[in-house]
Amino acid sequence: MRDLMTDRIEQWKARGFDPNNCPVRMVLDHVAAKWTSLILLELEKEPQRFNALGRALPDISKRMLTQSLRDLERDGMVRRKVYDTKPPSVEYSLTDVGLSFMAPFSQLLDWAEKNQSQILAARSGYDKS
Amino acid sequence: MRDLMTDRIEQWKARGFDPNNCPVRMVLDHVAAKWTSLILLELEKEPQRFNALGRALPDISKRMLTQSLRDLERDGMVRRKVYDTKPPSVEYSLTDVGLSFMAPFSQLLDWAEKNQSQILAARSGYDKS
DNA sequence: CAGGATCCTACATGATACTG
DNA sequence: CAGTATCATGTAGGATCCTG
Repeated sequence: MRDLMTDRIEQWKARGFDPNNCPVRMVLDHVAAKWTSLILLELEKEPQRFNALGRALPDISKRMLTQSLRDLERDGMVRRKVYDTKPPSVEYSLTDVGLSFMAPFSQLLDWAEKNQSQILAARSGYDKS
Repeated sequence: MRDLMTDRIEQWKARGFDPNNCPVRMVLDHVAAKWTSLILLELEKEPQRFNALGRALPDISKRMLTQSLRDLERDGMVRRKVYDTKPPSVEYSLTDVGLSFMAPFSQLLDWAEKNQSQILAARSGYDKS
């Protein structure tokens, strides 16, 4: 793996790597953002409507829910379907791309859960000294 | 996988899930931060000294390089070794935890590279309408 | 060489109020 | 119900200068 990763970096640099305009970061930004990955997790359970999502993520504001959903929709990871009823109802669901993201993402979550105690230990050790 | 992920969320919520104090986010923050994951990638190639890292990541400021390295050291992902020479020399390397992180992380990078063209296409389609 | 200390700004997010 | 609009703020990150 070492060599593969090394090659990867060399390739990026060869193409004129710019961390502010990086195709990988454009993906990582979803992981980074405060709510997007949680929204994806919720939508993986089942397609849900706007306010249902809001209730599932109790601390999110409508503002951030809207914005996060727009970001995900823009990148083709979430599909927005409007039913022309009254009052309107809007259902959000994962696209195939969004669903395929869950595989590597859940690997990362696994790693996080497995290593969190060690990390917390290292952290408090560091903070004491 | 669906059920596993669903269970995971339910467990988090049962424990009183708080996105501002989330053990998983504490890990994701490294992915999120602008430089930490790039630093890990560089250190995976080989242990390196402070200024060597700075040259490998041309756009990083000394301030952020220092801070990112401290964060990673604090979490036990990077080891800092000071050689008492004159002028001083400091070598940074991955710990076992840091190295083990590269496996799930590189899966995420794979996904990002495989899907970036689709995502960019979705994005420009969205922006046009 | 490997940083520490300061100052500053931009942007991500939150709070609140309003609407078709 | 599903948003939009506006204002407020905390903080990540950059720029610059200094030091053992």
